[in-house]
Amino acid sequence: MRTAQDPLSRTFFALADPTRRAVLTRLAHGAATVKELSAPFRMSGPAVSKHLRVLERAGLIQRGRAAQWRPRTLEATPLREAAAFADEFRRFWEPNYAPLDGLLEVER
Amino acid sequence: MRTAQDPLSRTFFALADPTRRAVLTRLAHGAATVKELSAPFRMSGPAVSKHLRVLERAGLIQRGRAAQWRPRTLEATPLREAAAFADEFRRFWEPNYAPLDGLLEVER
DNA sequence: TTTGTATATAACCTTTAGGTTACCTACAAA
DNA sequence: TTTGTAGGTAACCTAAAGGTTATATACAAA
Repeated sequence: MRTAQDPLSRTFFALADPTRRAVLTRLAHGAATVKELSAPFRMSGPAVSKHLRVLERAGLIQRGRAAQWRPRTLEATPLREAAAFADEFRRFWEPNYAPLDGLLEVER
Repeated sequence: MRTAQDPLSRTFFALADPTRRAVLTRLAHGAATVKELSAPFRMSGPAVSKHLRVLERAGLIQRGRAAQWRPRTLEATPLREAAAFADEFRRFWEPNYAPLDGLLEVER
């Protein structure tokens, strides 16, 4: 992975790891400290820290601060473009899918 | 990227490169030979070949054969899970979005 | 003011990504 | 049956991913 990729590549790259996806899913339920985010995993603290940095570079999380804690929060907007890309292919896996304008044409 | 990841990670990893995304977009318009797929890029043949292998490992393309050509076709089904994952976060980037059951509750 | 806890950084290691050039194979056409 | 074209494979390189342990920093509490 040559770094300094375009934003969409960074987003998909960040999603290409189960640990990082689990972190995002956890954060969907609310902010969490690094300790809390690390809890489900067997890896060291620094390893989790690196995963968080990848998510941060992709703009998928933000870092807060409260005393000695640095709670992370979800920042989901980059996922919009990711979802949009995948959605372009929806008709291939969903045979009965018709894009919006086609649908309107039928219903009017 | 430790290889032999779960399918969803392989899918997202395959998407984490603009060349590979462009190949998928091209294939959405129909099958294409390796030569045709390579045309838009400045990189060598083997480099494109490796990208195709990544897409193949993710199950996103299939390899056909006709004389000396090995036309690739799109296989979009892995994108369904990718889209589903991103969609779980839709409410965060789309404030007025309500998941289906909530919507039904309002309309009935 | 020491001690414990939360987190980040540094230095290191192994494996892989992603590119290159050189070479090999399969097939079609002349 | 040589020659050209499509494509794959091998060997190589550099940079980065993703992990480790050790160390540093920041803050709270005793």
